[in-house]
Amino acid sequence: MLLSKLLGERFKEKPSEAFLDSHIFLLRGGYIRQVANGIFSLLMPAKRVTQKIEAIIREEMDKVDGQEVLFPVVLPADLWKESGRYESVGSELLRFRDRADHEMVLGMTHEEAAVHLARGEAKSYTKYPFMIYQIQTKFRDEPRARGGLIRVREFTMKDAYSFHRSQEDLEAYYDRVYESYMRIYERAGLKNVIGIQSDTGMMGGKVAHEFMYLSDGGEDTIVLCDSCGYKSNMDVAKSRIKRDPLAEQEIEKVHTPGVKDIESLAKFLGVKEYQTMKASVFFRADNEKTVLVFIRGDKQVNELKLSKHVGVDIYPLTESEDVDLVFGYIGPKGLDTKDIQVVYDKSLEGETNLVCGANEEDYHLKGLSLARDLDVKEFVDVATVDEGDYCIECGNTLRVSRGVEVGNIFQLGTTYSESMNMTYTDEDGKQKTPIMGCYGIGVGRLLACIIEDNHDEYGPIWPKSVAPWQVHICMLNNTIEEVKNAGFDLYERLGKNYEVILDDRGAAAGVQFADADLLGIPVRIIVSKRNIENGQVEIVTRDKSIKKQVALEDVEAEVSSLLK
RNA sequence: CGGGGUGUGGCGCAGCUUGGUAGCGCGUCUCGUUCGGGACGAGAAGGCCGCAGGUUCAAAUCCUGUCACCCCGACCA
Repeated sequence: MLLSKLLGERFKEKPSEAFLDSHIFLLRGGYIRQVANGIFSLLMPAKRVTQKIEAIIREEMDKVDGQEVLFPVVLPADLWKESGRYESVGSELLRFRDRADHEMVLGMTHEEAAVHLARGEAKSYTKYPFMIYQIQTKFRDEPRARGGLIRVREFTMKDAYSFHRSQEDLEAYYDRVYESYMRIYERAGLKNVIGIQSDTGMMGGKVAHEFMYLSDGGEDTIVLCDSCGYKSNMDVAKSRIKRDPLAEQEIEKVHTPGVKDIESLAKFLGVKEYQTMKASVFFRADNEKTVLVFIRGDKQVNELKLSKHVGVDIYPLTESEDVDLVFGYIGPKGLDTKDIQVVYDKSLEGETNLVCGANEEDYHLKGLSLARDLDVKEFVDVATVDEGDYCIECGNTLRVSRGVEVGNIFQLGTTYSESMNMTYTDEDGKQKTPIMGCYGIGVGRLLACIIEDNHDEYGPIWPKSVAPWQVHICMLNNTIEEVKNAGFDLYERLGKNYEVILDDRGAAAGVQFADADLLGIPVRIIVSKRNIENGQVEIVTRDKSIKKQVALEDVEAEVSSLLK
């Protein structure tokens, strides 16, 4: 490729809308252009990187006996009605009608399409087990796309679906895919990826793992134990919390004028936040009934855990709503719970001498002891895990970290095969329902994370395995005949075995180097007057670790060893 | 969906308070001089000032509406 012909203006100023390094470099380097919120066009360099990532994924999927297929982007709503997701999935699913007024959807994940295909083709046990996968565009109408390619609405994803005759077989295969995913990240040059337990969300099923690229800029929160290796998504993480029980005291009503939040309450009464109890108020999505959670003052309610316990979606209630509660002073004693579902968090179990609300404006109670003063039938874990809590497995201190989800795998079970009436004839002649797993990786997000993980202040440092080109030749001053000839000669010679891009623009050295940094090609060859006079060129690697003069006749050998 | 912010040439921005027919840096094009980390000189092209309506002799500027984008939150395979 001649750089003079490459489309994609590079520029040196940071675009005002970009904050993540990957987003900044993707824009500055001429890799992507935004078309609409969360919708991007890819230019040649980015397209080449995605092709390489896809090739790696494809190889690894083939290694675990995958069969590549291609499902449609546009699917009839009927298929989604069969699985029940047409109703259960929200406005993230883009719905529209075709000219015949049929309801259609844009595929956001392809379980329905996979089952539709498989149920017609895998009627005999002899086909099992099998896995089908595709690499294709998905559309999810995210409420809020952000961060360049990290969180988008339209994206390319590899999604795979496996079908099994037994749970054991699914589990064994699931483990193979887990290993396969770790190989994909490693080969693509993404370090710091860990697999963690996760919530199954709208996919259904029981067991699921997410692959998280650990990074401070990540949107997901992960709980880690450095001593026993426990790791989990915040939404399903468990912990044991620090307890510092006080001696029991008589209950005493105290005047706390205007003190409405835990921080000021603790300060006002001179106690620690964990020596208080607070109430968080939510309402159910189905019947709008109030859900009141009592939790220790220093902890927060995890809404996902709570909604799982309650069984339906819940939303936080604010003071403005029409509820008969004394906000800021809600407490368990003397509370009218007639129309309220009350939940006690595990953090309160066995606590003594707490401060809680008195259900009266400007008053709290001191000296509340759970076992003595309240008749709580069940303590439920609906709290977020905090840094410093103790590991549920080994008791050591937990660490909380941020990450970006770069893949996930689910043991779906029979959720889809059952609802969509997929059966096969087993060895014994009986009709059986296959057990499914599904496995996804977002290609564009992976690309962005690779940059997050591999860059310096000047641009991406592409790992050799996914770099858009392998060799970048700079001709400093191409008005000099010898420089120009040597540059084009190398371009041709190396082009026979490598992917080469040649800067033939005649730009100033600084411009060429800056652009080369933005393109991030692993090996750079600098042809200039001062070294061509000695029959040499300079070869440097993008990561700046190697910089050497090489004789023209040794260039191919040198490049070959650098790219090995 | 709630809160905040921004829309002026490809990119970054000024001008708006106090209305008078648009400007700067980078980039692009031409010519020349340069040539190892974003060079210099001369010249040129490129703007429905997001869009619509209103006020006014006159609107980038004031008013109303609307759209888009960004950030925080809600939400989220």
